[in-house]
Amino acid sequence: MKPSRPNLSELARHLGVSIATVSNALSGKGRLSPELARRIRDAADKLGYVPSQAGRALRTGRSGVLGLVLPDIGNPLYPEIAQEIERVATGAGYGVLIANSRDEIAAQDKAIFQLIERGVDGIVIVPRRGTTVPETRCPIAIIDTPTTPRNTVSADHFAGGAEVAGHLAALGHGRVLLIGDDPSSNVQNARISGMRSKLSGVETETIWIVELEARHGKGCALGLADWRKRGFTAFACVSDPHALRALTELQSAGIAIPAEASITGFDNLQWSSFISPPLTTLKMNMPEIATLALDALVEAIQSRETSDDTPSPPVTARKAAVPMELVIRRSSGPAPSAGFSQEESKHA
Amino acid sequence: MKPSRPNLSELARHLGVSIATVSNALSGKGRLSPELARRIRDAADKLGYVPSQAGRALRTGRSGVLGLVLPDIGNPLYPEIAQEIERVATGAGYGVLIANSRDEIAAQDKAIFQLIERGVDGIVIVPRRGTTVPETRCPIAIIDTPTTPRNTVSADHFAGGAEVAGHLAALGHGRVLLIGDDPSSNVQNARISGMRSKLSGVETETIWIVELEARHGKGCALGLADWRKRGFTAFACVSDPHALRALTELQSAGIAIPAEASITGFDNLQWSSFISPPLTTLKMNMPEIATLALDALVEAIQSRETSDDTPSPPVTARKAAVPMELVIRRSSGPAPSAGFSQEESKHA
DNA sequence: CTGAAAGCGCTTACAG
DNA sequence: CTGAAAGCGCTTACAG
Repeated sequence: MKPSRPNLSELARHLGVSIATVSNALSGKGRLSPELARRIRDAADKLGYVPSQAGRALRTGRSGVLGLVLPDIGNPLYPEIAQEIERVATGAGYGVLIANSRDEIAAQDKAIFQLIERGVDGIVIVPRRGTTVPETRCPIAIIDTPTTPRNTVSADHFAGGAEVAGHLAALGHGRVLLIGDDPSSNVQNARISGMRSKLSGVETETIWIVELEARHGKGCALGLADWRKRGFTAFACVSDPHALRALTELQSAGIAIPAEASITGFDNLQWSSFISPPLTTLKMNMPEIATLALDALVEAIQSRETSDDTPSPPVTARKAAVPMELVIRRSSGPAPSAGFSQEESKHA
Repeated sequence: MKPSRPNLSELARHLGVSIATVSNALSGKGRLSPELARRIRDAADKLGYVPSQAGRALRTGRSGVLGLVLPDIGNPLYPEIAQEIERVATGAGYGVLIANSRDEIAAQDKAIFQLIERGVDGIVIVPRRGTTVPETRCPIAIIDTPTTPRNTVSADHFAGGAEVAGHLAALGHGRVLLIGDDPSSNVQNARISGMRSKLSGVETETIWIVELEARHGKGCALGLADWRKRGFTAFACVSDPHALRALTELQSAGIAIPAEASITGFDNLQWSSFISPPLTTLKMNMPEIATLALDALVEAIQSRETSDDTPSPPVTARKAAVPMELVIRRSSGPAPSAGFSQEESKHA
């Protein structure tokens, strides 16, 4: 029956001071005598005073909450983004409300407006491929690719692609198969373009899994053993799950990795270092991406004091493209010299 | 310069009615003439009225927001839980605030209290292994294992384990290696116990990866080829990533799956159906788990009208254990008859 | 250095 | 069937 948690005025009454003074003491705003301030803070701690977000939000017009919109789960990368965004946001005093832009494309807009209705101060979005982020009064930080319109920050997918490709070329691979999933993805296109940029001297082909699956059904074989027979000794994939699919398909066909074929992925997922052989891949610098995105977003929120009707200008970060780190593991190795049997190169 | 978004009183002034009437019309609470109600709703739509969460929260004492606490990302399963919780919560009119119980164990309590400070009405938590969820005034739904104290709902990990084990036994495997990661995990223990329960006739050993890694370093080989030589023909893992590690290790050692050894996982992760061979695994019914957890949580919130100081009683669901579905794929097959070469069984 | 007062936007008895 | 009024908990000029 005791007042479970005191509010400001109960605290003030208990201390025999005014409610404004308590507020000032707790926020450190108004100038008041150091002893009083400490006395108030001690009492607040002891009585377990917790400020009401609702009261504060109503008064200040700020909720202290950010929205995070992620595409539907399928990309195992999202947890890492979410984790980093949450970490940085918490550090900046914000809460993070999640929303899901499920399968349907329209869901992304709906998710954004739902978040706005909930009163978020700003939004971080990783857009679904093939969508445009609507312009709103609420500042939105976009994490996609450096060339996406209104993009805020992202990994430098192109440079990352260039880096793996350079690695494969240096290993002597003369025929490289590029494996993408969906050509409508900005990220995947950037990675593939980057890879091609360093593969000018070598023969290159590109396959897109969604196109194969449209013809042969979900989970169909990629026909990689055939590509291997045609002399393709390196298989560069746009993400680790696809690299995994390639790796197990080749291993099942009796092709030894890396002796007879090299495989690379992207994203450095948890399991990529535990499989046999461990996967060569590229790692994003998520902590930095999250930090840059949130710094930019918070700045946009704060400079948006006036509540007029104009849409928020694009949220821009100090740096748009964060380098990726090439992680070389055993799934990539020297090209078999003849290009047909790895044993020849070993015994050369 | 136009009032960017109207509030209740602007809407009322615009319509020439009282603010209370507008509120009643929009919430459908007070009885008022149908025509007026419709007129008010139309105007609200046209002017883009969006109720202020802060105002409502301050008045009603409810934020309409739930907290979700997940262990640190490492388990690729969390996105699916998060997605389902978000979906069901949105359907019930709640927003979802995420929090991360990072590496340190104490972080879990901190995450919970942060959420409470933010004013959440209730919390869903998937506890880190080896932790106890603190008792708070705020209702908390726990998703762990049926035997965890104060557990609300979870998959029936034990029954799931029993099911795969039964499957392997039926395939004639006489020696089964159980592969766990960390013996301090409630979920993993339930799965392993379940498996053992159906393996009474067969020879069984259990290895824990963290223990191997403590001795030989992160990412060390599991020595599975040796177990295979000792006649173990089935490798039953507590989750898909471990199954993947086992599968690639065996494949790299030249052991054919499923001809020479069977492998099973848990959780039916995205890629488990795309690898070669596709993985036999168990699938949780996340939509149902999320629904049961949230139904129970919302009920606990609503019955908690009185704001006294007692901790919330455990949140209990209509059903504590949701069955898992065995998904049989090609990674599991008949035991090689001699137990040493699969060719013999083929040519038998 | 401290306090009285207004007001953020809403909902809910209550009065007419 | 509709309206006037109180009040949720806070912060912020402003007055003393």
